[in-house]
Amino acid sequence: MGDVEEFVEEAGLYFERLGLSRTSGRAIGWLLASSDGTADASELGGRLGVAKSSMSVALRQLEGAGLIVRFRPPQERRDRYRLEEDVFARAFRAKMSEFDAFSALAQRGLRAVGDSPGPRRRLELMRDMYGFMAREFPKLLDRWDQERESRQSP
Amino acid sequence: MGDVEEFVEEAGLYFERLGLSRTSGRAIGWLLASSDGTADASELGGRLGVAKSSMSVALRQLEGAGLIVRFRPPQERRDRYRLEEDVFARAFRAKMSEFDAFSALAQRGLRAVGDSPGPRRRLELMRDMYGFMAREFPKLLDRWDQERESRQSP
DNA sequence: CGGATTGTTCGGACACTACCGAACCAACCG
DNA sequence: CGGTTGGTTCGGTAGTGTCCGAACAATCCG
Repeated sequence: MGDVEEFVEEAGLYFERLGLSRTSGRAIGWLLASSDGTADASELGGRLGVAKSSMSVALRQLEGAGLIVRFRPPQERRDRYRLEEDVFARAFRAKMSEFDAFSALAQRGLRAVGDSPGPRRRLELMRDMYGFMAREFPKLLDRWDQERESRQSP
Repeated sequence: MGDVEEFVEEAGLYFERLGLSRTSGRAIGWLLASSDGTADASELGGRLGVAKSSMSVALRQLEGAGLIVRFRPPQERRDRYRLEEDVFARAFRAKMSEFDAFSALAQRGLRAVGDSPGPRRRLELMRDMYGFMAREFPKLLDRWDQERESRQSP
């Protein structure tokens, strides 16, 4: 197994841990390492050794998650796929909705527990922690965007 | 179903999405909402309606993840469990190791792809993005710690 | 010592998900 | 048109993880 294949397999494992399917993860890995950053379904299926039905669902999953974009070059008959620009920052932004959700959960918890002080203290801490993150994390991503752009243009 | 029970169930769903088991998530929810923030296994098992064997593994899982601590009051015969201080920040810190792992994965990818410029650009971006996060996210958590402490002692 | 209580471990049942191959649509082309 | 190609959908299957009840080990108590 060549070095690139090894990287693809490992990327599959990593992304699987993030909630994607193994196949989706390997597809991302392959796109990352491919020379022009694009591929079509049969190409990917062949390289990764998965059925075309599986590729179909995996790619649609990735498209739905906003990690790849599907496009069709003029005159071509098959779709091609390429990674979204700065996929990873994008994945982070998606995960951020989680912060708000947790904060809201804590808020509902607060309504549920009435006014016993212990639970209130814990749930308020939870709510504020996730509120803090929901507020501050986007700023961090913005700073990364700046750093990225400033490096691309000099 | 009372409001608290509803909160517990919902918390179970949330934490399950983070990779914990459903039962573990519900246990956390129950501890969050409980009046003194502690419980023993049979208490939890009774409330949540799960077998004591399941409680045993769930609690050990949580203990291993550093989210709860097990202790035994003097003269008592059964263990009790309480949430770790600021569980959520703790969970975040644990997740941060992920950043380094991804950065390292990208680095290995770079070694694999040789010197074709396209893949190199993508993988360098990935490496640097996670590197940036691994560097900056701890600072964010530190700022949260400060904010938390400054509010506890005014 | 027994007997009882607490916690862990084990085997089996169950649900869930990813995957495959086959069947199925839709678009294009000779 | 009929045939070919690209893509989706569907039924069945294998693998994984969670849970339960039962058996087990360890500790305490009368």
